[in-house]
Amino acid sequence: MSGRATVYDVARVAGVSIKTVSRVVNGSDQVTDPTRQRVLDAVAQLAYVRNAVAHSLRTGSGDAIGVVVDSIADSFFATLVSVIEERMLAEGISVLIASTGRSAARERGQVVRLAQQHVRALLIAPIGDDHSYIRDATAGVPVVLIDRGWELPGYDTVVVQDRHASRAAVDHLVTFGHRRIAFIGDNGFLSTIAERRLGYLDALAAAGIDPDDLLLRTGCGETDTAAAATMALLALPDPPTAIFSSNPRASLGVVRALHQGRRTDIALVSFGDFALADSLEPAVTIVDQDPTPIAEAAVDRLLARLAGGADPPADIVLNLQIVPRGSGELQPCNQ
Amino acid sequence: MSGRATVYDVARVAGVSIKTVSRVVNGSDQVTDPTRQRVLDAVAQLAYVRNAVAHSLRTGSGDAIGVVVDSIADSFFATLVSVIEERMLAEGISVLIASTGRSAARERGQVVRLAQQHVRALLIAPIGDDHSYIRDATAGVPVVLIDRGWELPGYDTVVVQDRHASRAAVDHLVTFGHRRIAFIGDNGFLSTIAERRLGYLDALAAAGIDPDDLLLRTGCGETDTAAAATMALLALPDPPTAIFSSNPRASLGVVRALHQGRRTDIALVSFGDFALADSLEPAVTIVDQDPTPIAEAAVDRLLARLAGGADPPADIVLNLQIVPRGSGELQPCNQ
DNA sequence: CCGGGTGTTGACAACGCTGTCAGCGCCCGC
DNA sequence: GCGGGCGCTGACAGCGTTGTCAACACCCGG
Repeated sequence: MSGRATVYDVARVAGVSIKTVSRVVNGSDQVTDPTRQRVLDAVAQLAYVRNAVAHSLRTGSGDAIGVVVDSIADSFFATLVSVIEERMLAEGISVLIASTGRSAARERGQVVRLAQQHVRALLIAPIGDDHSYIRDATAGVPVVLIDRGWELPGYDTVVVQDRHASRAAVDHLVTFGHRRIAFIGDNGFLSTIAERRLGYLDALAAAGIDPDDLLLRTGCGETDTAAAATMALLALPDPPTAIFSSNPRASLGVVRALHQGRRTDIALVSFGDFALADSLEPAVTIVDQDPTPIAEAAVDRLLARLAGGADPPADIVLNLQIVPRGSGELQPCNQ
Repeated sequence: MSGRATVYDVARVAGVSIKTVSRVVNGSDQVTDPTRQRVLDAVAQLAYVRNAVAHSLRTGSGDAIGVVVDSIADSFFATLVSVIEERMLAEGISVLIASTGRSAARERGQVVRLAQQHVRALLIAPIGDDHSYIRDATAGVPVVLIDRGWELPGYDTVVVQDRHASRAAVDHLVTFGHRRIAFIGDNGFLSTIAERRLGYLDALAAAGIDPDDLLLRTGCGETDTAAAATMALLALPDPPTAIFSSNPRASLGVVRALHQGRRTDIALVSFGDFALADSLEPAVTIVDQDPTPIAEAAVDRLLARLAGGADPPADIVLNLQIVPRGSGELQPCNQ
């Protein structure tokens, strides 16, 4: 029985017009109590629920927002989406998810698709370096950019201090006496990672350390590639005494390699927390890129926009703290 | 300028009727090439995209499915949703997510909400023990139940062998000489966990071991509570030599407690894999409840239903394998 | 007793799209 | 030359909802 009851059915049963039904279900007070009761009885009897599609068409605004992220399987984005969903539920708004798989082309397709669905708003963690298409595709739908894409003017953004926090992380390692510090991360395709690499280089420069290309491993942002890169680092004639891993997925690989190679004497700071980071021996020192405040800030902006706020777009920059747990406070090991 | 171009705009620019625009946009071959080209030019010029809401209203079928899970932040469900989203993208169908927070009441609200949105289908990992409301709420929308809810007749379900695999896991520990084996998990509210506890008891009975209530810890399905329960177990006068943890979130807590208490001599088998489980020392033996095949099977059923398949509902039961990695193969420690 | 205000209700159109069906021109065969 | 058929196109209705506006009953004061 996919034939759901409509306002017409309810109106017929209640002996009123469809408009009165509409008024009752929308809580208008322009209805007398007896009439209202008759309608409510009919609604209950027919198990009427409003057709959200027709509602959207008529009112012009959907009841869902779209969230575009790299991958929902990534625990950072999973938590991000979870917080967003939780907040939107309180507003009665649904969440459509769309993953980019870190492909700029796919991201674009997803944004266009979501725009077609008439989402009320979009939260996008963009990929690549050209997000100008967003303007055309979204045509007036509020958009909040997360984590990246701050170069696109006119949109609210929520970002973290990638460069600054990375520099602090590497400074931290320098403080404990390290001078051969490796960088592990993706290639510069993602602006966040590029920023983190700059922060790494900033810290080296400030400490008077010449960057060593052998210690700068790019193209290894995933667990497996990061593990391989770590093993390659350990096999160097002059291996690093510390590693700065620029994202948590990579850190999982670094940890795996260090533990399997029994080289937990090597210092490690991870940009971003991960499960069990605090249970390992030694526990892993992190730059705490907590997705929750990022999501909260993004939702705050979004709700303000949905409420019609016309204040100029804001670039929200969140501070990140280093959480010392042990692995980042190891002294350089004897070699 | 939230005013998107409509078929009327395109028709006016192209000098044709709206119906012809519709035909071109929908790839009908009932249009001559010159006409089609004029329309396509107009489409490009106006950046026309079809209004999916109006399309849904007219055709009666939405272009999204709903997925209802405990929490998207849970990595099991995150991966599940990720696989589903990936598969649905290929079909051009969007995914609406809704979390239950393990509340039966909230689950119900979410299902009703999604039904209102006219989703094409629903994938639900249900909570609690009464899912009969689903029948009324969904009114003919195809539903596939994941992981739980197999007691509800008339729906496709995808479940794993909770009881059987749990028994095998505990058998595994028995094989290595353990007789004091603890169970850690939620209370019996979730049927999956209840099944796993039964499997645990099955194995004990088969080995002629009297269950010890002190070793059966329920109400500790989350990381923190599981860690506390583990510490309590370790403090017993006659502590267990092995632990069977009935879900991966709990396992994270068990691992944390064992590592922080330096009691990694205690054997452990986890129902469900988790990040770094294979990198710990010792690596954690698991019952491999991989979300990917579960999601694949569920999507297969769903697509079959969407394609109109009217075959009777199927209960798909997936086999689970034990993956020995070390922690489950430890011998009982001397105490 | 009547005019106007108030409060409740209903008829109708429109949101943007597609299905139905009719119209129109053209070609072909008789 | 003409009727029938075919191929292309367009007018119109309707999906289920809500906004607009009009209608109607009722009450009150003059």
